[in-house]
Amino acid sequence: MAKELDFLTKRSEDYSKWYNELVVKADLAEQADVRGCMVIKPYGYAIWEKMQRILDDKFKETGVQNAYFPLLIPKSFLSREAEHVEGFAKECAVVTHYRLKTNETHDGVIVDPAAKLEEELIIRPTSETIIWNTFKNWIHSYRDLPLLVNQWCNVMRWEMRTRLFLRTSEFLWQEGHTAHATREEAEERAKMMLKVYADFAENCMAVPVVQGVKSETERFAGALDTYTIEAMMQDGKALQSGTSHFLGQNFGKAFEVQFLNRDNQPEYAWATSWGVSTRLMGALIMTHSDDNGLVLPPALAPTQVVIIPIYKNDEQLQKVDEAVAPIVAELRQMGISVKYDNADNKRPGFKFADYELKGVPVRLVLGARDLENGTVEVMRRDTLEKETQRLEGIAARVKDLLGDIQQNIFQKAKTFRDAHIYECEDYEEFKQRVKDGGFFLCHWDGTPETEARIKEETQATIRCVPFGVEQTPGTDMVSGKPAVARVLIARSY
RNA sequence: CGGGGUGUAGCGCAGUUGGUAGCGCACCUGGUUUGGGACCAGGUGGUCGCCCGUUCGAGUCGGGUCACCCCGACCA
Repeated sequence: MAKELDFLTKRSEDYSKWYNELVVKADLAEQADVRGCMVIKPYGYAIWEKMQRILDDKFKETGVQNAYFPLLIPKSFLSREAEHVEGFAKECAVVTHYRLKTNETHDGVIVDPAAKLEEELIIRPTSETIIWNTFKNWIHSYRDLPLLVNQWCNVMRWEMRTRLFLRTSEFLWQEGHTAHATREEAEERAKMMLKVYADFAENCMAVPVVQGVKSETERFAGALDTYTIEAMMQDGKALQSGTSHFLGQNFGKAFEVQFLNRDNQPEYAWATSWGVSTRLMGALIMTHSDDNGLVLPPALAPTQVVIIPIYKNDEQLQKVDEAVAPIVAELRQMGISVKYDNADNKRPGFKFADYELKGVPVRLVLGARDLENGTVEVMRRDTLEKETQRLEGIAARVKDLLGDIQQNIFQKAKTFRDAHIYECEDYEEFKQRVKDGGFFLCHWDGTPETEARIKEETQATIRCVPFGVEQTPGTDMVSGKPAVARVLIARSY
């Protein structure tokens, strides 16, 4: 008889607690013994690797190449662009010395005061400065443009409060940096990369996103425009899942990146930068998972199908092994990742629960009963539905089922999100309802004052001016002034 | 940096008026089990965050200190 055990806090009881427990128990990551830092465990990293591979291919299709730049940035670089330094100054880790020595009692080490750096080095919070300092040497002519580079790396931002995947002091990401000869081309690139992100979020992660442009106050430090994809989590809060910035000539001017155009005239290069981080893992988890654990889209699941044998003795196991082998081979041939878990140290019930916790999309169960009847039990993780099917032709049906699941979880997330997007004209009503989460489409007069007031009174922020929303003029619900467009307002992570 | 809280086994916790530390899970060994998180028996594992003090004696009382967590301000 199974004991009453709480493996996971109920999602509805305490969303934050549920999320944290899920990340740890599904074996994705854990808090490191270093302030605000995270250890990504093999299972979590396998998902991240899959994301990386898919994204990287998409970048390359648009002509981007990978490169790598230093972790340490001289302090002077960071201060070259005024807004940029202001935006990041409060959260920079600084390297001041380059040597340790044993202390006087010889039972520890201290920083050697003699090894103080003349100029401090900043651990990159983002790499615009060091990359544009390099671009200066690479760009001389319009023939050198566009320059399209990306780097996969870690960055560090000394955040006050951290949460696994959503906000950690150190995080893994990809940052693309491009230089262009014209404003139009740079703007087009920034929008193009946002589309790449949106496509990835919706078609691979099955996470529906709202695309849009940030308000002035929410812009990236040093950008002229910041484009964003915003996803809705199951508690109704928004998660900024990826951003693409049009940086104008700010960095070109700050780092004196000039090129000679066709008319032999010097011009400053136009810039973009764009990035997504391990925060995407948080979006993935918080969009699909349920009280039984993770739900992974087949496109990103490290194991897409798990097969579990039921047996009473070695003889029975051997028969199941024989029946399973051709199925595994066939599925692999179809490019489907399969795990046959015939380990004898865990009982079937444990395996069922464990693979559900880890979000494996499809489970096949085969026992003596099935061998007699030529059947197999198929369970899909998204709906938890079980069905006994004929063993014959099972591989093809599993492949279809994986496609179904990918579609279904996207639709489910989209239906949920769309049901929680509201148009709102009344500020008092807004104040009441925004507490319960959801996205609010409201007219905004475009002033930072109104924006600040909403934030102060409701903790909600303008997520973006959404694209693809039919815009009609109206009245700002806060100030009563005329407004040209509706903006997306929500509480966010 | 403001407000609140917690530090006892790998994790979650209990520990009474001060008397020399315990429970559940996990782990190890053996056996029985195996179609939804098995059971029985035995076992390993602790400078009670750290320092100072009170005391014959401190996980427990007092002072200090450090760390972490939650709520704000900041953020991908």
